[in-house]
Amino acid sequence: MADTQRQRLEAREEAILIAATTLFGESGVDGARMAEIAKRAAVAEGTIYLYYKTKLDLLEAVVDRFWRELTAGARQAITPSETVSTQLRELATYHLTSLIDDFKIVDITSRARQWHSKPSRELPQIREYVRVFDDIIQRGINSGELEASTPIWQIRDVFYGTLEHSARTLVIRNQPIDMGVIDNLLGLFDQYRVVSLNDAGAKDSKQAVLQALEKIEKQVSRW
Amino acid sequence: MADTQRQRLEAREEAILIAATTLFGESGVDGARMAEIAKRAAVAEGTIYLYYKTKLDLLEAVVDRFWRELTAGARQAITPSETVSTQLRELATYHLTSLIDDFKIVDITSRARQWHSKPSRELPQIREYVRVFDDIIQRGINSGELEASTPIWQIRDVFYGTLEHSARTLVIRNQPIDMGVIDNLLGLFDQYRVVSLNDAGAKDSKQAVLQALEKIEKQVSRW
DNA sequence: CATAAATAATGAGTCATACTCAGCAAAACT
DNA sequence: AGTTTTGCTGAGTATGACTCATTATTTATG
Repeated sequence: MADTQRQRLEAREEAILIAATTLFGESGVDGARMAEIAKRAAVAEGTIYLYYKTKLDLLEAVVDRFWRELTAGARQAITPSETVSTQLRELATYHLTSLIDDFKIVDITSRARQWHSKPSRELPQIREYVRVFDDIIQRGINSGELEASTPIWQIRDVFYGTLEHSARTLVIRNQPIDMGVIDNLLGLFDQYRVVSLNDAGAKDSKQAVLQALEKIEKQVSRW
Repeated sequence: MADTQRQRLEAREEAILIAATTLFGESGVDGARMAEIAKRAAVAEGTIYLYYKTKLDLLEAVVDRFWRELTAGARQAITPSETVSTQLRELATYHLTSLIDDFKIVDITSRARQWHSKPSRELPQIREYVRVFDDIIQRGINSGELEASTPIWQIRDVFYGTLEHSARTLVIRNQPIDMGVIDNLLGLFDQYRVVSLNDAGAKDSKQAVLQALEKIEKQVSRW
């Protein structure tokens, strides 16, 4: 049966990928021996090379898979009906948690970028992942919730850059996820928000003050 | 003369380091051959190993040197008499420019972190570099210019994380330094500023009240 | 200043390991 | 059943980091 055969091939490829992922995580890229990966995947060493041209190719596949799964997870972590602000919080929480959990793989990602002696390209799957963020922001801009004056890529670099650095800090200190990081980051993002205080009620300051106070009161009463 | 001999040794060590830096930059860590480094430093291959135990050791020295020089440059780029805000801008500009110029070495830094199979430690020189930022922020807090409620390390991760990601984006796109990145980042940092009703610009006290309320609201909604 | 001792440099050789390929096994056709 | 096509194997090769016996240079000593 052609189907069974194909499945067997895919299962083998998958086994190699999983073995590689584990071992790269355990021993690092340099520490991981191809022979050991083969052993764990229950194939001969030469077989790996039928599926992946080089060790770096294998690494790239591992990294690619990781980010693909992360993308799927991120999309799932977001509640479609929620506000832009909440969605951002969901994404940030998911992202930071994932980075901390799988920091080894994240760290190894940079390695896959350095193909040959090229300066540095972005991996296709990472570009895909980043789109999750872009979509939320775009929705915010379209709905008038967010201002559009700052280029999206700059906002995105703040978002992912901060979370990545924070994850490293937390991992190094052996600390668990810290929601303060996310609160702080989203607090900064308020700057991108179109605030009703400044436009709609700008003519009537008293009204604006009252609205602001009401908002505060609501927030406080929740706690 | 003992002095001359010592200088000769140091010159040799320096030559090796420079050759390694260049070649790592050109060909990447894996692409760089120890034999080639030796040739460029005009020493025998074995000589390198008298100064550096392994290739990774050499890499670490290269990275260390890079960040040490960056630290010196950063300290020089900052005008002591300037305001906190201006100093931050100076540092951000210097940092972003340097990252773009020497992106190869920056990228390679992650490699030096992965010693053995340890999760990830921070290199001593990077910790030193980061202090430049911390000092500015601390000064701001002490003088009452900045609020002290957010942990410094979180602010720091926003700063360096954003700049690093932005640098990568710019390098990938082959674009020169973009001041918009810095304007945007520093704009966000306004959030950490203590806004006083007694400020000089408080001609319009209503506006000041609104700003204060807005700030309170943000703080509250954050926690 | 000659000579011994100590220190530094060399590069041919060793060894680990990513990768190859000739031969074998299994599956798919006829 | 035989033939072709496709997939797998692991001993063998090539490469490049690292070693170490030998040689060169510097320093110490009478």
